[in-house]
Amino acid sequence: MNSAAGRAPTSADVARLAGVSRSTVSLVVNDVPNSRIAQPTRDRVLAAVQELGYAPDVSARQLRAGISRLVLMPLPRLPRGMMVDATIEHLSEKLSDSGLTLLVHGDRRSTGMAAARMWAELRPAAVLVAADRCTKSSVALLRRAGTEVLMIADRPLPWADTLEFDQGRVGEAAAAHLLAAGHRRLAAIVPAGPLEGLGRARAAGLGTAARAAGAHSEAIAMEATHESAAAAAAAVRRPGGPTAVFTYNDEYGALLHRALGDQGATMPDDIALVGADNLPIATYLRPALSSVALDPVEMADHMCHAIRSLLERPARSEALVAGVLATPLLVRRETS
Amino acid sequence: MNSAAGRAPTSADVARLAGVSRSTVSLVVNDVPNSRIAQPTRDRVLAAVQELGYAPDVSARQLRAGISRLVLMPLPRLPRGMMVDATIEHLSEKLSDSGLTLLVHGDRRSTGMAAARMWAELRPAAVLVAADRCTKSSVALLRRAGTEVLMIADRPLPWADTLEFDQGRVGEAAAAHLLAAGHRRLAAIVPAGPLEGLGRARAAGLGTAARAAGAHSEAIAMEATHESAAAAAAAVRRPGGPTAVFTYNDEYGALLHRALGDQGATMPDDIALVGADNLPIATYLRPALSSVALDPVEMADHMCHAIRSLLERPARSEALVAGVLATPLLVRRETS
DNA sequence: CTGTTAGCGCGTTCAA
DNA sequence: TTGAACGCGCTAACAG
Repeated sequence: MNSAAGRAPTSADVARLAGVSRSTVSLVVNDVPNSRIAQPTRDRVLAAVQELGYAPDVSARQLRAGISRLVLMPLPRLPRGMMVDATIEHLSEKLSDSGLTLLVHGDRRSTGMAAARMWAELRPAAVLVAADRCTKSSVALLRRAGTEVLMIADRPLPWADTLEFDQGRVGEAAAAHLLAAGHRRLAAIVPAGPLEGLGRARAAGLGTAARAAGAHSEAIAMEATHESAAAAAAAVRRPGGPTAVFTYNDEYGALLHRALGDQGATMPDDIALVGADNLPIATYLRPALSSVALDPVEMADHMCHAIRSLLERPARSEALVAGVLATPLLVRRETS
Repeated sequence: MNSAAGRAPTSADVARLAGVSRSTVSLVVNDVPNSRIAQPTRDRVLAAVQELGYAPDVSARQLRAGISRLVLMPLPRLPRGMMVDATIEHLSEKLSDSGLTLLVHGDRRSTGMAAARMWAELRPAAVLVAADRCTKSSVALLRRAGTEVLMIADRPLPWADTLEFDQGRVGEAAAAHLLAAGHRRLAAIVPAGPLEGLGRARAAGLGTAARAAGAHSEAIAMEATHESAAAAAAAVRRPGGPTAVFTYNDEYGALLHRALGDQGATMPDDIALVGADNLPIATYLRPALSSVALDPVEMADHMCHAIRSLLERPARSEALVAGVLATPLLVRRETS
């Protein structure tokens, strides 16, 4: 398997063209403080860099430094979609302000030791990964290799640095809104399948807030199909059923929205409906779906901050990082 | 900025533990053909690898080899969403079958020379990137550095290897369906803003197919707002206006769908509506939106195949790769 | 002041 | 089965 036009220009090529040594090239290119290189020399080097299109090989740099400026984020398996997408974009930007490069690893399937080995090969400074892809020993492998591991989980893990993403607060935000509107019988739609865990966490927040207010709440399981949505809608509309429903996210909200409409229920009069994640979908429905929004910018901020703390902390500090990911904000539209 | 537990285990560590030389470790770990290492030795090495959690440093390997097994894909700027997401997942899988690792670069903003330099630093074997982020000279920089560049564009570029993504075919598929249903006055919704280019390409396909069938077609600009959608709906419903509309994608379709409904139009009787990309949204609407689907698996196949051809082709072959990305398939639902 | 020499880091490969 | 050299950028020590 050969390659394009050939060998990349090296610092030696630049040095030759500029008539200086390789050290000088390094000093100029990295703008090393206290390096006494005369301006004319500097200019010659930069001109040569320009002419050759020289870009220092990160491999060589990393090999020498022992550790890279890379932050590796394996694509999360579960919640594909805009939230992840937007967060990645902002995180990438913020990290690059700290001289870090965010690389997203395309492999979504591997977990445990195999995954850890795959990530470790790249010797990233840090790995930012959802808890479901790591075991205790895979984290140990990475840390032994000099890579910090920051796990995204819904509660702090005793054996790893954790970025706590308290999904319960999403449900709490929905509950606060619905309770304030006078509802006393709430329900949470919990997706069946791989998203169930996340769904339960959000539903639990709703339940907790309801109990605290002396209101009633229940969980209703639902798959991402029209049939299942119809069944859920029927369950909601049974005599004595809930007057307000919180769905795992806006997609489930949209499905239930349609099912309720098909069954002749009007929103918010018969049933109030609140989704989550504030997806574009929410605004396309009629009546438009209220939704609990998480700000991707804020999430990216928290992530960036946590990663930097991890990389800057003194050698043996035992403290686990634990941060809450974002403040859920209710966007009220027409269904509540 | 220091790091985790320390230094990663090296081949020297493994060699020491197994009581062999570093060369032997290399031969065993890489399973080099024709290297006659006795089975007991082999076993000792592998045991040591296991015990230490050794993972060879890609940097060192890459430095030595001069080229990596990395395929870099900068996140596309424009069409965020599930299509991209699903394609990345499948592509990652297929590439790893060829021993290649897909890394997605989080930076979405940089273009031209700055971007090229950023990518070149990683010395990837190939870069897979949308045409709007590259200039002729930035591609030249990458190729000089030994990196193959595969551009995703809507038509072959004379100065780069191109993966042709003929967006026009999406519009053609919509037209074929609508013409077969007897429509003779078609319209295409073209998004205003950054998506305009893509939108025009899809609309052009509709126009071509309509002309070929002796039918009429027009383009209608629309922003992603309810106000603009209302204006577009009014334009559609004017006397003598189109009887069928193709929207850039399902999100624009959803917006127009709602606006048409608000204005009392029924679908498909008053107006037939077809979106694109087959997003989940399409199934949540009432009536459900017909949509032109592109198969992400097929797209990933094409991409993987093109990348492999690029990496395997003999040194100076001038041929440009040009492949069509996917066959659009119409999913008929209730609006057409 | 200005710039250079020498050697390191780690995995691979060829000759011995 | 191994010793030695290599690939490229960084930096401490050193010389003009």
